[in-house]
Amino acid sequence: MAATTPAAAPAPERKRRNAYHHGNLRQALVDQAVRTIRADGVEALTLRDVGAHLRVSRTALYRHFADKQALLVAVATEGFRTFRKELADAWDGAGRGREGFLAQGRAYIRFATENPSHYRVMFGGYVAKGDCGAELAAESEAGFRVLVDALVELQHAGLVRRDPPLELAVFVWGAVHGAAMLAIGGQVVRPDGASAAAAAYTAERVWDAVKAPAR
Amino acid sequence: MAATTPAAAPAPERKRRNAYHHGNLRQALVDQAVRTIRADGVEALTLRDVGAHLRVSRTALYRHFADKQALLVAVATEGFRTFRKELADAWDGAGRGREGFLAQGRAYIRFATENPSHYRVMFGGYVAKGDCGAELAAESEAGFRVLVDALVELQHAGLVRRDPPLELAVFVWGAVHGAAMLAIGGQVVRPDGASAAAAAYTAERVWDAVKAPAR
DNA sequence: ACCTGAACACCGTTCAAGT
DNA sequence: ACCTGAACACCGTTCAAGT
Repeated sequence: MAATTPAAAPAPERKRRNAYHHGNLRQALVDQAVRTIRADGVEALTLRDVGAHLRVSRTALYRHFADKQALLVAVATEGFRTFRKELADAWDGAGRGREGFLAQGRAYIRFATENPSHYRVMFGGYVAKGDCGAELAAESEAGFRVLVDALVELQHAGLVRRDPPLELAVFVWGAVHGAAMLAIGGQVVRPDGASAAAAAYTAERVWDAVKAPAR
Repeated sequence: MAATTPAAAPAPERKRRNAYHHGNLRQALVDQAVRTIRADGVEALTLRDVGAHLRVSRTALYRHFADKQALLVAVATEGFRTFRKELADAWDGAGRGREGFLAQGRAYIRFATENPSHYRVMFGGYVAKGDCGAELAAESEAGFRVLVDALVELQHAGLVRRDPPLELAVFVWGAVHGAAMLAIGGQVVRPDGASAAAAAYTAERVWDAVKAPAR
């Protein structure tokens, strides 16, 4: 049987006396990092703090990760996994086609606004060094592929212009990514309310940018 | 007469013996920070290092800035100043209209790809806290206004759809910002060559997204 | 006013050592 | 194998002191 995570209490009160603590320390470390990042942002993430919350020495982490960067890579990887799932669900759930495309765009921005700190870890360049993270690369490419596949299908249906799908996908990804960053950044413009409406507007404008020209 | 900056040599060789060193330490600090950021990225920026390059104690900075964050705000502010100038020049230089809009989009992405680290300080959320930086806010809003004004003019000429200009501008800014981030991030997609061509493609797609619908 | 040098608290990481 | 505690190098920041 897989062990359920034992100690997820927000207030770390209980004292454990056992010597070897966790059944799955690696996952517990990632989960705790995600919690801290969600609550206080990446810059507040401290290895010492992660260890303290898990009642574990601050160096125990090095048994499972090469360094702090590797922990962040794991966080980003997990983010991309659920991210991709939400994109694919939106596309399928709205019945593909034009509506599916719009739903996917809205889902993208919704993910970012609901998990701003996590999203920043995924795209903020904290991870971009390219050193490690074959799994991260695979996971993020899988998310990108959801979009590419949708665009190809829309092209075959005659709904989207017949530019090279990769070029098209980079534009779409960039446009939605930029809208997401502005929505969660507070830079230049403040969200001030209906970010869902802004997301819908963005999705529609992007559709106009890529739809097949009238003939 | 205004003093010209005296010591901008890349290799800090010369030894100054004077007691009170710089005529304009504040500007020298910003310049040095920009140099370090451009060369090695934000994460390599260290107050100790800035001081060492300027042959100044590492705490001298606190006479001119409240903390490291304030120095980064100054860097971002200066970035926004030249950024806005390049956008306005592109718009005017291409004779406004549709061509001006496309030129402005290309200039935006060019600035980002030519000054990736500086661009990240401006938009990477290193500065977003909103504490200080009234000047920063004014400068970044001025850049945004270049775009809004252009869109309004294009609307009056019947070239751009008559959505609320602010909504329109947020979309355009986001789309180009996202393309710029992807171009300099190495995330999801690698630039692998003609980033100028990608910029031109992005600008054209954005134009299709905002142009007045055929009637 | 402007700058310095010593000191402080905090961080990521290493390493010899325990079970 | 997995975890610990002490130690190291480095960081931003503070502060009493110098000119």
